[in-house]
Amino acid sequence: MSSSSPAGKKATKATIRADNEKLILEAAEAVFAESGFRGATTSQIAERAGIPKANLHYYFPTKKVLYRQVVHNIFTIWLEAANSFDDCDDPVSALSSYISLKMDISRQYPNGSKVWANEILHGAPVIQDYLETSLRDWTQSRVIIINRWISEGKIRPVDPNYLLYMIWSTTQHYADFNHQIETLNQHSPLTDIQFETAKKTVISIILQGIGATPNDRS
Amino acid sequence: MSSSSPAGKKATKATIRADNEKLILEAAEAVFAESGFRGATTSQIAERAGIPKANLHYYFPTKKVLYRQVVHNIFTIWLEAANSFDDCDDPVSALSSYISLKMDISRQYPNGSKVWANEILHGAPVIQDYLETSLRDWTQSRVIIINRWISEGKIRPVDPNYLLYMIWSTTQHYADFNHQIETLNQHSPLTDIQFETAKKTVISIILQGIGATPNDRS
DNA sequence: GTCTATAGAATGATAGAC
DNA sequence: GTCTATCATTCTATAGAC
Repeated sequence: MSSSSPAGKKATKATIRADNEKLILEAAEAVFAESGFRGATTSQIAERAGIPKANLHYYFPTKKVLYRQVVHNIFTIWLEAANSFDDCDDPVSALSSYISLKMDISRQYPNGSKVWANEILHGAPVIQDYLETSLRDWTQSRVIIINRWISEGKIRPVDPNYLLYMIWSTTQHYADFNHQIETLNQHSPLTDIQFETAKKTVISIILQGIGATPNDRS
Repeated sequence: MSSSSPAGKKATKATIRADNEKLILEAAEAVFAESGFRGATTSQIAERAGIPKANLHYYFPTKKVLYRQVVHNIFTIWLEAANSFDDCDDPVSALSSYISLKMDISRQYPNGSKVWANEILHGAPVIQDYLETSLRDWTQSRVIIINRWISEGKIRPVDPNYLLYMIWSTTQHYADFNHQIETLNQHSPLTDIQFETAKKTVISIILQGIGATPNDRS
């Protein structure tokens, strides 16, 4: 029935489970993004996934377990993307690639970003532990890197935390507020060209704003 | 009972209504911010306002009417604040005061900003008309102003829309994501000094980022 | 204008046949 | 592993006495 397994492969119980879980998770991400945790109903999710509601509860015992899994998936994408920060020690390259990647993620996974935003907005009732461990560790290590750039004179002195918040908010805005952006753009999604312009605008303002323009370096 | 009327003034029906509506609206803003539209229950709102649930339905017939009123109040604050943009024709002054005011609003009315963010996140089911009229008009008129600054050589050429989105997202982040910011700040709200530093960081990066630093002007 | 009691509707979750 | 029928709960909203 489901076609997401390689053709010709036998539909074992394991593949059936994998396929259905994937269908449910994709549907859940969309519905949770649209309606929040409580606004989303398991009926909606099941209908969107194309399976009976009872089956949804067969694969994910409770709505909360399903939600946790959705948030976990998003968080993993965020953290892996953030590693682009480390690929080079030059602030221009590091920040350009990091911002660029964050913008791309906002475009590719808008629902993921929305579920995350919704979760933080409501006080992180489900993923508070993530904030206190993974996100905190990641942030602290990047603050050290940025402070080194400052002490080396590669960028002008700015508080690294507020610089990071600026990058996060600006890039995620294109996912979380894309409905507002579309409305202001004659009810059309940003074209590829418009999105590239937005990306360049964000990168150039931030890099120039911290005095990290390429021509600043000997 | 309620003490928000001037002492000594007779508790007429009108003042009772005004007092209770204010109590309910304040409670509703907090609860809607915390739980979203559907996550919020009228019981919670009534309990927080200190009145029986039935009375809430006496003043606001449905949960949706109450929600609309909350969003309307927030929207009014946003729009009035945005007028600071017009007070002077110099980009450094205009943008500095606009960003500064938006940061202050994020601090003073975090719940309002959260309800707004939640509403956009879910596709603006209630206030779509506001986006298409008031917000759109305001944005278009400011785009013209920014474009004039560019043609006058006061700032370097950047797309005004994406500059505005950057200002909105960066400033509202301090309201919408304040739970995350607090968690990363040793579970403490930003102190006044920290908040001033954040504000200065945001203003300086954006102004320098668009080439509008004061010393750039003859 | 206040408040108790409850109607009416929607939803999360499960039982049990297939 | 699938699906119908249904229970149990929760919530919005109202009726009606005070």
